[in-house]
Amino acid sequence: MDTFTALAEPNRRRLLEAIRQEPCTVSMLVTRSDLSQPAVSKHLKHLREANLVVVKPDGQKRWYSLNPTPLEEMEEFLEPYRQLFLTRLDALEQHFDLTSRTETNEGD
Amino acid sequence: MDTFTALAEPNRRRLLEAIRQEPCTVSMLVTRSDLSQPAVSKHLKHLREANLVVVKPDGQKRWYSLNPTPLEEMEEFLEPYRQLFLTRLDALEQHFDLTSRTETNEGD
DNA sequence: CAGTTATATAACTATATAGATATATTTTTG
DNA sequence: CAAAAATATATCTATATAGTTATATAACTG
Repeated sequence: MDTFTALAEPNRRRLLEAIRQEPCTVSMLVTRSDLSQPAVSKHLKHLREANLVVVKPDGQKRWYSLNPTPLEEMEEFLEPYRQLFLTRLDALEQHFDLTSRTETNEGD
Repeated sequence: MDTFTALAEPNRRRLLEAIRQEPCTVSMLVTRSDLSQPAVSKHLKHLREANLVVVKPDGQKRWYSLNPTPLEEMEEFLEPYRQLFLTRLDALEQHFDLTSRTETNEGD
């Protein structure tokens, strides 16, 4: 599963947030979420497949820790958009307000 | 559809990339992608619902333009992880290599 | 060793989603 | 106005996904 798909699921984002703060076992995550144990294990499987977490067995416990590396892919995706946060809808307005309209007020 | 879900689909990311570069009509996007017209329209519907694009009708054409605002949500999500790109797996190593093990080599 | 704890997985159900084809709607054009 | 063009939508199919319950697999504990 790729990074974007893995993070599309809100519970998975929440699990990753928990793991980001400190390494967690499955049961810790079950307690801190409102998910069943199998549900947590399944989400962790996806996070593992996306390489967003790494597991360290410790007896019967599994410590899940964050691997932030794949998030750089999202950073790279966002990079070209970042400057646009400043200008917002300027591109749209430029493109159209210069073409035909003068002051016709067609609202959204 | 929320931002994360909208961007989980690779074709949708590609469409947004095209729209980012310049406002596009549907047929322009059909030409530039390898998607059918209905497929493009459907993806655009999702991008609209995620508020990632805005539409400006112009006769029978629809000009789709980028609205980068929802991407800030992703930025905010990534923000706490950003510093960790530097330290990578250090958190994991710290947590474990200091707890119990000395040199027991239990591989992954 | 028996029971319990921690985790993973299998089987199933319900829902969402992407794509295709066909069609409807609106606008343009001759 | 009739045909064509641009786009949206409806319907269908196939696939993916999240969740549940039940169970399997280890590891711990008294």
